[in-house]
Amino acid sequence: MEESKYTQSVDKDLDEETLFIVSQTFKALSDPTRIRILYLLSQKEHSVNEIAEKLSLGQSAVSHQLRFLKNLRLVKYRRAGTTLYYSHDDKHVMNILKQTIDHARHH
Amino acid sequence: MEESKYTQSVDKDLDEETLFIVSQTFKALSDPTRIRILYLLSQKEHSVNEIAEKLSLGQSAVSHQLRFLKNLRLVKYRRAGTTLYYSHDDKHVMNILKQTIDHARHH
DNA sequence: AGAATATATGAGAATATGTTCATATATTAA
DNA sequence: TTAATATATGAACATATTCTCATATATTCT
Repeated sequence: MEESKYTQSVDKDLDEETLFIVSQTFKALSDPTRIRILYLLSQKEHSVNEIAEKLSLGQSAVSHQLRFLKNLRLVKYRRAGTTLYYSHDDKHVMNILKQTIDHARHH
Repeated sequence: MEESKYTQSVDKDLDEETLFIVSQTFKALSDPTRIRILYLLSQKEHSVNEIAEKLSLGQSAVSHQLRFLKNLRLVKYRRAGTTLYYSHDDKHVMNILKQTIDHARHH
C-alpha cells in the first residue's frame, strides 16, 4: 500500500531547520554550567558577577555561556549603570528544564 | 534574615546527582542523529539496519548511538533471530522531545 | 561445523566544546 | 580626562564527541 495522502505532518521526517533548532535548544540545556545558570535565573535576575560568585565560576566563563544563551534567545538582560542584569527569556524552555529537574529528582 | 526552615526544594541549589542526570538527558537530545533516531522510534520500533537505511547512516554509527541511548535507558530492544528491534523506553523524555519539535516547527 | 546475516565494538581521526588568561570595551564618578 | 568597576572578547589549550574502518560476536540455516 502506498503512503496515504492524509499522512499527518507528525509522521514526516524532520526537516533540516527544525532539526537544527531542536538540537541547539537541547545543547543549551546539556551543559552543567548552563543548567546551573538557567536554574539561578529561574528564581530571579542576576548580574554576571552575582552568577559567577553564587556558582563559583570565573567571570569570563559566565560571560561566554551567557553569550551562548543570549544567541539562542534563552536569556535577556537589562542594563543598570555598568551592571547587566540577566534574566530568562523563553518560558517554554524554562518549563522543560523545570520538568526535567523534577523528573530527575524523583529518582 | 536566615534561610527559612520551610524553604522549598525548588529553590535550593541543584545537587550533583540531579545535575548529572539532567545534563545527560539533554545531551542525549542534543545531537541531530540521536534526535532523528528517537523521532523514528516514536513512530514504531525499527531494527538497526532499518534505522540506518531510513536515515542514510552507517550501521556502525547507528549502533554506537543506540548504545548511548540504551545506557540512559531511553531505548530498549527485543530480539527476533539475529535482528534487534529497538523502541523507545522513556515516555517523559519522548514527550519532551515531541513538545520541543512542535515548538520549533511553529516558528 | 561452516556460511550467511545482523549487530556490536575498539581504535583512530576530525571536529566541537568549555575553560582560562590576557586584554578590550563600556559606563560612571571624580 | 583619568580611574574604577563590570562585562565582553579572542586565542590557546584540554577534553569530549561523533564518525569511519576494520573486525569481533551472536544467531540461524544448511
